[in-house]
Amino acid sequence: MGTQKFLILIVGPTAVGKTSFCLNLANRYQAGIVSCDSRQFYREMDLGTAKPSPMELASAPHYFINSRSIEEDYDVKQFEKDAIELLEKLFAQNRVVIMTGGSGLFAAAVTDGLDEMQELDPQIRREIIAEYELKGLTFLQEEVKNCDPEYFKLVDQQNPQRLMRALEVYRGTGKPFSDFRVKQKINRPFEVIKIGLERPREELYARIERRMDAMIEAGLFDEADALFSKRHLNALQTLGYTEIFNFLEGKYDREEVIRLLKRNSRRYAKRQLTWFKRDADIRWFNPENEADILTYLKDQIG
RNA sequence: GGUCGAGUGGCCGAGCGGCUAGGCAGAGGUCUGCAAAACCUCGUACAGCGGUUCGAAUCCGCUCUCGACCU
Repeated sequence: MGTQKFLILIVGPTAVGKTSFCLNLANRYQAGIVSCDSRQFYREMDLGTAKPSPMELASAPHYFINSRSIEEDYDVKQFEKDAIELLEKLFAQNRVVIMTGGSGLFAAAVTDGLDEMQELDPQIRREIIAEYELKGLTFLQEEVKNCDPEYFKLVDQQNPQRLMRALEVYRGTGKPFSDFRVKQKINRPFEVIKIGLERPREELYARIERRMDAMIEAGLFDEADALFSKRHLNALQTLGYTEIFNFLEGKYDREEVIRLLKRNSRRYAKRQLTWFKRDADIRWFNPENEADILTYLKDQIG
């Protein structure tokens, strides 16, 4: 059985059943579960992020869940660093580690790596945001067109976030964003086995609906209410919370929030699928067919 | 049986002779430091048949369906 290390990455849309599947898997391989879910890191958010329950958390070693506060700034690059460090430790003890979560970019940062980029002064972004709010999208478009025409040609020119990032990099480094976008896949000291979990769309949507009802039942509104005063924080720009904040501000009634919570979760699931579907390395399974997945893994890992 | 009203894309809904409303739901997509975010694209439907007209979802006739009222 050699010294080969394996990271089993389990991805898929929200509510497809990643948590319970990973728990079984962790048990079988005596492996830890690393989260690559951009919202489950935060300890102040619970219900709305569909974290594993305390009981589930106790039944296998979990990493990164509840590791951060919503008050902290946290981004993919930091996550990549943290994850690689952690994986090194975990692989020293175990040849198999599981990673799961719904955030495609975060998973990719670990498996493929992000392009090298120096630290930027956070003040730069703050300034750019302020300028954008004052002068609008046209301003961003003009700036990026000037400092990085190459990137300007391929970005979503209507997308302020992308434009701001390009500008931020330019102002912080003096070089166009394009120069850094080498998209070179980094070789990791472990093998990655990518498994996608998927179900028929209707079934997935029914699960999303049921789970949202359960979250509400469990007190999602109270949780969001308690965080209301912090709703400006980035971590709270999150599906499930923003809708309730708007409700608390009186933008619509209770029936409408619930409708939006469900609808937006469905749309989120769809976006996740779009993201993951383009990764040809992912093998897709219905989580109901656990036996098939285990056979496949056995084949890969031995 | 009679009288009147209505029938528009999955749903709601405007149009009432020529200029493909709109909303909701849905689908597809983009993606390298805010990512559960941000952004982009997509529906020629007017109950059926016939007629009038250069031209009909819009006017006329018949048929069908639904609703209301009358006997």
